[in-house]
Amino acid sequence: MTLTLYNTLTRQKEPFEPQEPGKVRMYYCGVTVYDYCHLGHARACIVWDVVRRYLQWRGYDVCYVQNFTDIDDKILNRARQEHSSMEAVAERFIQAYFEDMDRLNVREADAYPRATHTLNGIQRLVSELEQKGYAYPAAGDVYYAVRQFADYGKLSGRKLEDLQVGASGRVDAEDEGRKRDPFDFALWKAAKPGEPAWESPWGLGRPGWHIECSAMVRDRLGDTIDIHAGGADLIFPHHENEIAQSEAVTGVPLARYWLHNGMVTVDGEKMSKSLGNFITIRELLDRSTDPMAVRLFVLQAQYRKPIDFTDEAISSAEKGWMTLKEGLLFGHRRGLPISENHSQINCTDEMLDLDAVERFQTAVDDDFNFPSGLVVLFELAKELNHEYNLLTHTGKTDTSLAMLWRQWRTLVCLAEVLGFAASPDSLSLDNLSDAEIESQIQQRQIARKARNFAQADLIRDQLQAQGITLIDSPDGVTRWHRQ
RNA sequence: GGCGGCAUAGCCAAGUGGUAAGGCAGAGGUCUGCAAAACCUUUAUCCCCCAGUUCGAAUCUGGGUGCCGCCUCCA
Repeated sequence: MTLTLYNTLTRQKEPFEPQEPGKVRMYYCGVTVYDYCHLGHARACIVWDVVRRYLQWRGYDVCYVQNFTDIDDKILNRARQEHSSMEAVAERFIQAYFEDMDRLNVREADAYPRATHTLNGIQRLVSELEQKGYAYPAAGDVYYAVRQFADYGKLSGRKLEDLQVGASGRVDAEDEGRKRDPFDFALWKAAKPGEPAWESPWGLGRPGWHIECSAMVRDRLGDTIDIHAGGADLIFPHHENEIAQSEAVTGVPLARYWLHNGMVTVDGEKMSKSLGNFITIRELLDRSTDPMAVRLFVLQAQYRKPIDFTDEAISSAEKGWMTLKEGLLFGHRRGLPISENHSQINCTDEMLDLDAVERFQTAVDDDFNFPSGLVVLFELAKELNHEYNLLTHTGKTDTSLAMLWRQWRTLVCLAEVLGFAASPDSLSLDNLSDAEIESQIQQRQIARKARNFAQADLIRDQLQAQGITLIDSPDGVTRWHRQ
């Protein structure tokens, strides 16, 4: 079986063949740290986290690099507002980023380069571009001469003639005066009074936005990487410009595969800071939404399609997660210590349901079709929950326990690939011993026989409040279980 | 104006030539003192519209309509 993925560059699905067999170099254009991350960021981070996990599960040695943009006008604005510094603002939101991602169970990247730590690489790149005739200085700025790069527009499918200058009506008149062509973009910006600046061959200044990624990729992963990922809104101009910068210097492709995730929308409109219709990750999680439900919400849609955020969608995902979670806790509920629940299981183990594994892989191999792969997890979880109920309610099942354990292990392994982790509810206030529960049940039986249903129901409610569910069976016996 | 994408049940969402996965929600029933839990059954004659290709199309072609993203910072 081969993994096929949709390459924005060629606009078609292609078999995945990394440059070096068995090894994947992957870069994800991360966030600009001037505010808390919103759901749009969460989607991107979760999607690329799972892509990375999946590639690793498929046996690839993955080197995953994600940047932080920590030089930016918006960070500076915020610093001014708060009478703080760019460094302090950036540092604060980088910490917040890690907190949010930890809650969402997004694994840490292998490296998190920052623009402020990449000044040498950036300046080297700008110099080379200048030497090769792709860049020109202008009043302390340095611009990229877009018309020098014959392939400009190949990623986004644009021709310079088709681009509309200032299509949305925002053009910086001052910059325009320095540019030879309106589509040229800044590689280096001259320092403005009171702003952070670095020494350079072009005087005091700071890097433009696009150049940092070109420099970081080159420094960390090499001239050609396998996967370059990011939000679809970065295709143009950001990724287009990265290609122009990098390939003009190296003469080789910057990335073999360009992958882009779809946007999160609210009422059908893109979630963004400028529209003000965003909800931050912590805002959502702090109103007691389970982080794993957010993960499910994201993975239930194909990663390239837009997903609309609604209360209904989230609550649907929360309920769906409960189903998966119960399945994942089958081992725990059948008496296995919770430590056995994660990562303790060898996924290549012959003890797995290989048919399910194969169906999962076939689904996801098709351009990371996680929604389709999720079907396998739901089937396993539902089956396990069903069998668990049979065992709890009747004490027996027709399915062999060996088979159930096999399905459970398979579910845990596949869930791990998608980054789902379940832990039992800590809210089990139940400090009751089995004997105490049995005693309560006897009290209730006595009340029932006396047709004192008010008393009987009170006992039942009290037990339920402590997480004990009673099951009255037709034969008059009352079973119970903790939940 | 240019470039790209999407339209499948109440909602979300797979499915790219062979007769509609899955999730959420809903309905009916069994059981029960009533519940709960559980169990059983059930929920698109049809995939935006029109025309065409084909033995056969949600799936291919052409033409519409609607929605979204990008062309400005953006995941």
